[in-house]
Amino acid sequence: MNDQESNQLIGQFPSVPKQERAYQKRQALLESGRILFIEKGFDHTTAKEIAAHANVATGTFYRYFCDKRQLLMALIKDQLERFMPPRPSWLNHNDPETVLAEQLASHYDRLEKLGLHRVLPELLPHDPELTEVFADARRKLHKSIYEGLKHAKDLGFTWNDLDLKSVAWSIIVLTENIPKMDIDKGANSNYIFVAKIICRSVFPPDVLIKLKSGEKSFE
Amino acid sequence: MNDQESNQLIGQFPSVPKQERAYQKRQALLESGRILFIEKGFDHTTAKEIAAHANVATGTFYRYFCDKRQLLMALIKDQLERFMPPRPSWLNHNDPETVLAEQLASHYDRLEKLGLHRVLPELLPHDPELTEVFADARRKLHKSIYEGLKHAKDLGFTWNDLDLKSVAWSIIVLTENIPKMDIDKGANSNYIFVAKIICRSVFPPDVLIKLKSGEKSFE
Amino acid sequence: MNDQESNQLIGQFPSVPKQERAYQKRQALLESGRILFIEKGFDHTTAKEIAAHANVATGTFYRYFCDKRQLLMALIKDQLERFMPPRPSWLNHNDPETVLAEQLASHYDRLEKLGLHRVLPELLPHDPELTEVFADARRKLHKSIYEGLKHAKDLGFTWNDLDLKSVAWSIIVLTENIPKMDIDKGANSNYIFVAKIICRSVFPPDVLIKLKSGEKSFE
Amino acid sequence: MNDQESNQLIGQFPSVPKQERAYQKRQALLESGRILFIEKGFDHTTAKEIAAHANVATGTFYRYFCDKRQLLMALIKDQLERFMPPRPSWLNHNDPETVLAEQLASHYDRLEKLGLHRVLPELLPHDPELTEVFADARRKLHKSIYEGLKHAKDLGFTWNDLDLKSVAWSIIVLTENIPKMDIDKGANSNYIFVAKIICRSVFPPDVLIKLKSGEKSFE
DNA sequence: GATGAATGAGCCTTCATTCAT
DNA sequence: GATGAATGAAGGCTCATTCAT
Repeated sequence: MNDQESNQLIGQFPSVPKQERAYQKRQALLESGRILFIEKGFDHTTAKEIAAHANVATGTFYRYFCDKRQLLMALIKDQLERFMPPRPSWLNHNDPETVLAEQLASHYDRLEKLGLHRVLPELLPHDPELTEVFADARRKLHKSIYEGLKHAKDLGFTWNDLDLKSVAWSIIVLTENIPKMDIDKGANSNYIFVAKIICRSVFPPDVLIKLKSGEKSFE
Repeated sequence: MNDQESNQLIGQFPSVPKQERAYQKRQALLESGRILFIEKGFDHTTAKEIAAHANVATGTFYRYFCDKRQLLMALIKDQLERFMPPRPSWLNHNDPETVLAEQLASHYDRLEKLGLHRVLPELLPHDPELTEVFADARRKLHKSIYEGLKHAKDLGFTWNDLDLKSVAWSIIVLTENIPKMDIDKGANSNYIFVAKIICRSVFPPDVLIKLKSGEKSFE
Repeated sequence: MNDQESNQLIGQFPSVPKQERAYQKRQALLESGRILFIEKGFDHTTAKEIAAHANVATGTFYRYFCDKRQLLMALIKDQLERFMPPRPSWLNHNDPETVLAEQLASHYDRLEKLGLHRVLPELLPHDPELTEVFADARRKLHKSIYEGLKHAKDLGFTWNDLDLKSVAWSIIVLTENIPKMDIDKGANSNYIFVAKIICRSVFPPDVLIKLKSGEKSFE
Repeated sequence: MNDQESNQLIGQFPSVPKQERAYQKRQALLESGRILFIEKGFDHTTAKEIAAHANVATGTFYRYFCDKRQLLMALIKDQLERFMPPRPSWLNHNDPETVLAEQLASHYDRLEKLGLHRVLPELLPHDPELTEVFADARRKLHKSIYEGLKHAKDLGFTWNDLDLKSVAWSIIVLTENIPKMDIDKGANSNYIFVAKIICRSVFPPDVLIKLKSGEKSFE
């Protein structure tokens, strides 16, 4: 079970409860933790509050998690892939810009629903383990994007004078930070605009026109 | 004096000490606060610790700052411009890529020396005043970059199909996040690579060649 | 239960404990508070001391009372009627002087056992709520005594030239302040002497003689 | 000098300043202490506040008083006689009731102007020295009143069946507590009503009539 | 397992008092 | 003498964690 796996990463104790009731309690605690961490910040949320919000006793909290940090870790590791922006897949679609914009829109949709990205900044600077978890995820994403770019380069589709690793990092940074760009609040055009910029930094104009026109003779 | 001015922003009490001794003590507290905030995080640093680190008694801390948040505010507002990445100035130099790379290098140099950027993420999500201070600074920077881009566009130097506001935001986001791109750790090539990508997202290749070749017949 | 009722007056939180253990702990804290307030004064007693005296940890204090003022309020409101001197009941007994003296003796007996009257003077001048609680109790007592006097007057038993409201206030003031009169310390004759004076200020001598001689043809 | 005398009682240090400037500073501190003690209570007033209110430095406070308690002591001992209610002088005037009422009115006038009676209750229960100072003053007043009563008794003017010491205490208690009787707020009739009651508890009606009619053939 | 009362270290802050200038 | 910055003990209160029921 997925849930069990992710807990293996964190530690053996307290064990994942087998009983259905217990499982639900654990889920309730996770959900309460998520809500309260988002609302009040990690440090300003107490274990007691989480327990109360989940309708269990304070002591019960400690049966399922050794402390609130472990609860957060469980939340995050459970959902790690949700935190990472999408890997653009340029070459098997008609219009890479539109496709990327859609990927971004749905990514931020999921992220917003989870909300935990609001909690991370508080923890990351002083939690080496968490930092490493994310650095690792980003490295994997980077590698994946980089390979996609190299593939495109091999096909002669990219700029020749750009460092592809840097391009991959730029893609990650741009896609991670779209909410910080407050262009035309309300309109969701951010996504398409940023997608255009990203594509422009990858493909020369002529390639882009070809890609848009639907020549899908690759990959 | 510059320092006095910026303190005016924060509040009248406790007043900026007139005496030299007192001034030094205040500086020592600021410096100790800076160091400890960076080292252990804002929430996990206590006023007592800051005082001890500055070799003064706990009570002395409260003579100079009403609480540790005010100390941090003083630190930040003092140095606000250091936090913001540079505004690229493309049009009056030989090679916009090199120039931008140099600007970035020196920006991160200063930022790293200060170190406070490591503390902000902890505060921003739950400190509306601080959030506003930075949002404001970013808006100003955005406006400035955007105007530079518009100027270039009026001269026919930019891509035609990109939204300049988005481009400006992308520049901000990219320049703010270079440390998160761990390309070839140790080498400072990040800066030039990112500078290249930024320039590419602003100027078509032919313009870029002209700019690099030093035709400075504009602005 | 009486104790629960009076606590309703004070506030819902922290709730009156349901468990027997908890109830006893709350009582222990109340009792410790009472003793220490009397011994050292309200301001000079700390929550920590009260907790220690009750053999519980500091934090436990705050489970039962939000602060020491609330503890004192609980003590006082619980025992409000003990603070007030008795309402003399002249007309249904043989000798009003003796009866009043007995009432006074038992009033002070109870008051002394409680001891809290020593704490009030410290609080009253700067605690409007407490002031009002007592002002109210005194107004009620005054009304009751005044009505008793008016009844006596209607029967033609009182002086004609005295303002009955003032007489009622004088009775309250005299009965409240007997301990400040150090007549023959040790002997409890204060009570009878003051009772005599009070009766004299209410009844003309001839009426008094009648009342003492046991004519109980009234009320 | 009166001021020196009262300080002798308190202690030798800090000495009463000889310089005029210093004398004024001391007075300013006394006055500031008086005002702040009345306003915020003794315990809740800090030495620093008193100094600030008197426009002197914190340290200066300690040159004139060893602590705030000593300042209060100085205030009180300076004005001790103002705190005590008047000794009624029945026998050399036309109407003892009116005269007493006037004495009371002017007593409370002075007391209210001083205001310190609002501070005493906070201190008395836990300051043995202060308690003794007042107990002593009350004993003296009691003795004086008692002697006046005995004189009247010797002349055959008083009730025969009342204990004169108790009567004297009752007079003190009544005259001390008039403000607690809220008869007809606004009207100052309290004084005359209470004066009547007091006179009634001292003199039988026939004596009273004689005294009012102005037979001043005694004393 | 579940409960929630109990614990007590530790944080923030105040203030009486001292002392270098 | 005067100043006011500095001190640090102490109080009020919170909360992560334990443990008896």
